[in-house]
Amino acid sequence: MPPMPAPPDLDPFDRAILSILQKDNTTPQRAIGERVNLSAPAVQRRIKRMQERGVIRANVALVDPARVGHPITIFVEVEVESERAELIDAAKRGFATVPEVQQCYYVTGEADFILVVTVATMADYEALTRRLFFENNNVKRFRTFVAMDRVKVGLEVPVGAPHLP
Amino acid sequence: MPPMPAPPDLDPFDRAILSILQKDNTTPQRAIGERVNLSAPAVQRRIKRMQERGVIRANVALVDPARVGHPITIFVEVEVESERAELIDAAKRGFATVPEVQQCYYVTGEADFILVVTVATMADYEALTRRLFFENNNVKRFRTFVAMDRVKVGLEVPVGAPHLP
DNA sequence: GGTGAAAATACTACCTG
DNA sequence: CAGGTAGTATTTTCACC
Repeated sequence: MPPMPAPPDLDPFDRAILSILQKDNTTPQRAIGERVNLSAPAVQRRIKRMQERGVIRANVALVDPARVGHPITIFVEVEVESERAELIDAAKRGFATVPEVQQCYYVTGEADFILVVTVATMADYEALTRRLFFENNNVKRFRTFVAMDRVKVGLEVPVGAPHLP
Repeated sequence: MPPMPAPPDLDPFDRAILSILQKDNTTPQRAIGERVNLSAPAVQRRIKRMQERGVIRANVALVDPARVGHPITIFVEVEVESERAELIDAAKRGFATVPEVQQCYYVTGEADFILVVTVATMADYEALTRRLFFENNNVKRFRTFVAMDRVKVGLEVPVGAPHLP
C-alpha cells in the first residue's frame, strides 16, 4: 500500500495559486501575486512548498495526440482470469511500460483495468491488442471504446473548497 | 465536425523537444538546446511554432487529486436512451461543466460516454450520480469503476516516430 | 510575508549559411 | 528559410527586514 500522507492543509491562497497553475504554469509569479494579493516571492515560496509536499506533481506541456500522429484515443476495459497478486502486478508492469498506454488504472467493478490508449491507426490498435491481451494468458476479456469526441480533457482538479467527510 | 488540420510535420528536433517538455516544461531552453544540439533561441522558436500550431495545447501544473481533498478517482461508463444530436450535445455540455468531471469522452461501443471523476468521498459520488444521471431522463444506465491504483497517469504522448498508415 | 538586489532565463534583433 | 550570436528585457531567486 502506498504511503498516504495526511492531506497538507491548503489555505485559500494556495488554492487560488493552484487553480491558476493548473490552467497555465507559465504565468509569471508577479501576475499570480497580483491576482491573489501576494508578493511574487510569497507566491514562489508557496509553489515550492506545494512541490515539496507533492501537491504539485509535475510541470508539463500538454501535447495534442492528434497532432503528433496519434489521432485515435481508445478506452479499454480489461478483465483478468486470476486476481492473484503476482499476476496483477505483472499486468500492471506490462501495461505501464507500453508507450501507447497513456493511462492505466486498476479498478473495482465489472472490469479490473481501464486503459487509455492513443494510436495512429486502428491497425496499430489491433496489433497492440495482440501483444497486450491475446498473448497474455491472464486476460479473460477486454472491451474497446473508441473516442469520437473529447468532450473534456481537462486535468484540473477542483480545488475550490476542502471537503470534510 | 471539428476542423482537422493536417498533422504538422515534426522533425526529430521537435520530437526531442516535445518529449522533454512533456516531462518537465520548466527545463531551461539552454538545457534543452544542449540535449538536442541546438541553440536556445532555436529551441524557443520551435516551441513557439508548436504552440501556434496547436501541437502544444497548454502548459500546466499537474496536481495530485489525493492531496487536495479528492482522494477517489472513478471511471463511469454512461449509456443513453436516445442518440439524437440535441440530446447528446446537451449531455456533453452537462458533463463538461461539472468540476468533479475531469475527463469526458463521447465513445463508440457498449457505452456512449466515459467519464473520469474525482471526489472526496463516496457520498459525494453518490450525490453526483443523482444530479448527473438520475435527474437526466436520457441516461439509461451507468457503470461505476472505482480506481484502486493509478498504475500509470502519464499524459505523455509517444512522439518517437511518425506513423505512415 | 514584504522589499530590494542579484542571478538566471527568456526574448528580440541582427547576421550568416 | 532555419540557425547562431549578442544584447536587452523579464523573471526567478536570494538575503534581509
